[in-house]
Amino acid sequence: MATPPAHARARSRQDNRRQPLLDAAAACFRARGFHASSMRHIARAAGMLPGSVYYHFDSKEALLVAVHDEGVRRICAAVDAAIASAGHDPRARLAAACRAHLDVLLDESDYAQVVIRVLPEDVPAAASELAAHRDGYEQRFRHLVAALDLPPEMDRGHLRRLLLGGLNWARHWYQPGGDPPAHIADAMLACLRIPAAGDGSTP
Amino acid sequence: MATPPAHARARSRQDNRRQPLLDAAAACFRARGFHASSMRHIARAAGMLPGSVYYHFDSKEALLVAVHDEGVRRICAAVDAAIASAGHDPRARLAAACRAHLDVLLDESDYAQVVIRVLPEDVPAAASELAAHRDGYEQRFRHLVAALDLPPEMDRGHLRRLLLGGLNWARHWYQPGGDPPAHIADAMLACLRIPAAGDGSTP
DNA sequence: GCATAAAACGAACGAGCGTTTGTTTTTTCT
DNA sequence: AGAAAAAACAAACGCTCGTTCGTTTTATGC
Repeated sequence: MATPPAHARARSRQDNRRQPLLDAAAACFRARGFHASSMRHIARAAGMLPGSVYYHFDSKEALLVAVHDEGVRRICAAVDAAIASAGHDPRARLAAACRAHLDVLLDESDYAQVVIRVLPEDVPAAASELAAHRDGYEQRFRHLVAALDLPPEMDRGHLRRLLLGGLNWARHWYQPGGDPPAHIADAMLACLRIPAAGDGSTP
Repeated sequence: MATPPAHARARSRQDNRRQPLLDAAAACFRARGFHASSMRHIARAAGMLPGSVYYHFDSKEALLVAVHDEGVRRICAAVDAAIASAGHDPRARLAAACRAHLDVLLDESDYAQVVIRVLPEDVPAAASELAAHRDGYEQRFRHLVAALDLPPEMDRGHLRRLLLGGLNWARHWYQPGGDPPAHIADAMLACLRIPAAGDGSTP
């Protein structure tokens, strides 16, 4: 008989090569994007033949979704940990989150970069799934910004979008060896009109 | 004889279909990105056969470069005009530039969106050319930020990168019918610690 | 140690890719 | 009107794509 259907056997006892395969896919998607990454590239990077990939994943899109999910998971973990150990000052909590966000985005593995490199529009069949996961993450920043003590005329939504956009865009100009990510995050936060704790302009 | 070499005849008397072809390519590149846009897609959108495209452009990459250049040209024109009619206050000049930048990026034609949708890395052969054109544009913002009266501890480089990143990222969440681009630009600028004219904190 | 299941192989499939080429149609200029 | 140039056509080229499939290898559990 042929190989069993991959999706029916997801949590088997082993699947040893699943993780190296995901790593290879993440590296490929990060470097070349989704459409320019071929299954042959990915398989070769993982040390197997193209057909063998289909034992672990049902399709190229499923591979992308798995990488994307892992990327979101890693960013969430890093940011959540940073927030948790940042005390209670809303500004300090936001700063910690931004540092962690940029750290995992610029330094660490390929997974996180795939999240901002591959657009949902690139994978129509799974676009809503990717977008939903990303939104779930950004929800954290919604809460962080909501806790800030801001001048009443400032729009918190646009503050969040400005900040996240500015951080994410760093991938276009950042180069290792220059400013460390944490310093970049601090410098950008310093550009924003966010009063320090107990420094409200309307006391 | 066959068709003449396209690059040898660039500035002919007509070339009527060059512009519609560029338009179709811009729409395709914007919607699907570079690698997912095929010459057959583009040709069909322009109402011709795939082979006919090569009378006007030497390759798919040349088509992309032409679209990209036109995109940069349009953004530059819009922003330059906005700056020129914005008076002398540095903050007002930056605000005008941001409004124009976002206007042309979100509302107007596909050309401008291609500039931020297609990454130089997607087209290795022309990557440096694309990057150079984009840098030439961003130089304008370097000057605008340099003219601002800022607290000495603020990093102007990171202020520029935060602002441009935040604006460019708008393409991921903007939807027509919501906030108009000019309003978004104003709201984001209002989040930044930029003193109004004659309001320096170190008088 | 042998049945069994996991995992990779090797070869192919049809489709679509960017591009080339010789020819034909359309337009322009005299 | 008729030559010359511009522009589109139609058909293929070699190649790579995502994916399928029957088989073979590799590891596990009794």
